[in-house]
Amino acid sequence: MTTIKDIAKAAGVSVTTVSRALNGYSDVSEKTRKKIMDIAKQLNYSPNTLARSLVMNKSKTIGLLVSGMTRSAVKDNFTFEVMTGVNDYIAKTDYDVILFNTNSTKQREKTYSQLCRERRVDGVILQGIKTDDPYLTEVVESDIPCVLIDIPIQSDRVGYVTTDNVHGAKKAVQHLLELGHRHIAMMNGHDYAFVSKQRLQGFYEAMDEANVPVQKEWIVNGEFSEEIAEARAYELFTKHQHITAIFCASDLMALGVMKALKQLGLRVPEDVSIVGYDDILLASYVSPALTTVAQNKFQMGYEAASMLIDMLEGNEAKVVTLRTQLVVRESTAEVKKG
Amino acid sequence: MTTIKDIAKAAGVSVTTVSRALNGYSDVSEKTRKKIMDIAKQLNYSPNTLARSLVMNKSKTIGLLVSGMTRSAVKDNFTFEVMTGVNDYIAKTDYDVILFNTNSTKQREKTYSQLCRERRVDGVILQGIKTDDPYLTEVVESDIPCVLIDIPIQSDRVGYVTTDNVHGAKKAVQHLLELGHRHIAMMNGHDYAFVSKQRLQGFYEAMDEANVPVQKEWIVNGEFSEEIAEARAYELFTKHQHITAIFCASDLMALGVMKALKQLGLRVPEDVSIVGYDDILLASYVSPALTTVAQNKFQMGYEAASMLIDMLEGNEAKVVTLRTQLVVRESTAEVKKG
DNA sequence: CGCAAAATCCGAAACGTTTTGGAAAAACGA
DNA sequence: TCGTTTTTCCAAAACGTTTCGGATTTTGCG
Repeated sequence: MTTIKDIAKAAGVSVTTVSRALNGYSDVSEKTRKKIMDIAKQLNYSPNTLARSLVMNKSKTIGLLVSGMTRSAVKDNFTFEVMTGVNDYIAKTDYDVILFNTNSTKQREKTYSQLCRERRVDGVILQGIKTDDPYLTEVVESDIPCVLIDIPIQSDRVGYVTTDNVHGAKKAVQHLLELGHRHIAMMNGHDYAFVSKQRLQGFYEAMDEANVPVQKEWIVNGEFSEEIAEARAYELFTKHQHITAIFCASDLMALGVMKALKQLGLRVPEDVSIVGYDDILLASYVSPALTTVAQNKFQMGYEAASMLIDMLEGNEAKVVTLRTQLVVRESTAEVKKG
Repeated sequence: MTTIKDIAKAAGVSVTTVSRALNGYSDVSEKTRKKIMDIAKQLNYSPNTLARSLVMNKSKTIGLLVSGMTRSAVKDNFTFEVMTGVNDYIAKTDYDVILFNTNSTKQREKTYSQLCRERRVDGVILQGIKTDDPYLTEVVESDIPCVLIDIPIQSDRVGYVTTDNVHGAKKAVQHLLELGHRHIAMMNGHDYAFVSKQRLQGFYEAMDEANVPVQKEWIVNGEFSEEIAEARAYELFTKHQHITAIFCASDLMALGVMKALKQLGLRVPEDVSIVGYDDILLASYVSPALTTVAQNKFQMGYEAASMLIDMLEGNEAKVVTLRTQLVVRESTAEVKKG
């Protein structure tokens, strides 16, 4: 592997000059620059980023810390879409991304910030970790610039991008209310997700504004899991037969709920209306197609990457909130009279 | 950021001793080792992998070069699944993965092997690049250990993992033949994919063994794209009304074909049977559910990572071929009499 | 031509590790 | 006690860059 020294030797100049020539500094004559360039090309030279990073004290890599890269998560390719967004932005810069996954054996031994510090990443994007994750605070409190996805923590070194969850949820519930539903349940995620709290709040706001009382026992947690949501829904709908509609905090859980309803012999949307959240790919393919609140996952990743790079260039940490959109499909209908 | 020197100073020993203590060498007394460990913990020390990599001449990172991380590829999360497999295996090792994506602006300027050499990755996994990609040969001819996915090139430094494409395709077509179909078309990918050639061969083998003549004009290329496949299928089925079944080299193209058929007023499977390839998530959710040849994408990634790490430990490059499985759903039926 | 200014170049230190070859200290056996 | 072995430690070089401060050469101008 050819180094800067080899080039220097071949060109009859010092390594300093080679370095400065290759990096486009002004104090090297056009003639020697050309000679150095030619030799570099001829010797098939590639700079050693490790050495460069070591002395420059910046690695030009960002860490991408995701939790959703599991075998079971292919249905809910939320993670993949934000990764694509991140990747898309980063591809336009001179950074590269290094992938860390939580829920690995490695992560049991090393904390997130250890991983980041060891690899000397310049910044990190966090997605999909719970708000009660002990390691979350650690990385946030470290001096590594980071941007969080769907976790509202901010300082001069940490920003976040999220969507207008309360408004999104509100729109979903208002849609149900407009269809005449008054007995509305909610399948929420879990208490350790910011978005769950927000969506719950949206639920309440919509109900309150419509003067419809909220039945607390109709609000259950599905842990963002299709299976758990199915089980919880099964209990819920056997116990409370008045429910005519349910708002789910994720499409995946909505799918679980649909399965439960089918088992119970209840039809969607004739007997009960369902609206989900996320607009995952499957939402438009299941039957009946799922009415849901769409959020642009790709853009979330893209914005996160953009913000992080901005921060690395010296700009301030921000918070960006993306709009959501209610997309009405076939899983919601007017409430039956009676 | 605390370094090994800081620890040495604090412990009153040399950096050599600190290094050896931290790395578990035998020639340091238990007493000083303990002292060093304690100080390291107390100072919140993280080793600088960059410096280590530089001197050790290995970075403990592998490059993951994928092409399918595009916004439009969410439907066909092939890429994501193999990434998950790769990640799953790597998580158990002390390697990390750095993500390169082709079809970026960066890649226009730098070749794959340049990217790899600059970052000093120890090995690389390639997925989704075409066989005529000029950069493919470059990385294969470089001395970087690599494993290819679905590209049959082998040397002492490069292995690959693939599936039994000809057998898989054969099973698919035999399934159609057993249902009585004799007028079978094929929607292939493109000429620059190894799998296309293999699946075409499987198609021929099945037809030949059944003594059913192959109509060459019934074999068209859909470029692995849903839209293009739809257009090609539209032409095909308007021109040749005898066709009663079609084998598609990917599920995504099968979806396109289904759309074309719907436009033409042809029912699946009553009028024409379809079998796809891949078993993407959507396959079981579309209506009618798609009969297809399933390949374990997760395992492909897992095996690729496993092989690469093996190679980095000194073992030989291999080739592993995974089994496929025909999963019969609703899109195939017995041919109509008449 | 001579001198100041501008343009080019270079030596050496630094980044944080690992490793080699050997030195010092401790333990041991007689 | 002394010599020998074993244990424990260390100084220095090396990895491939960048950069500081200064040295050398060229150019410009009167």
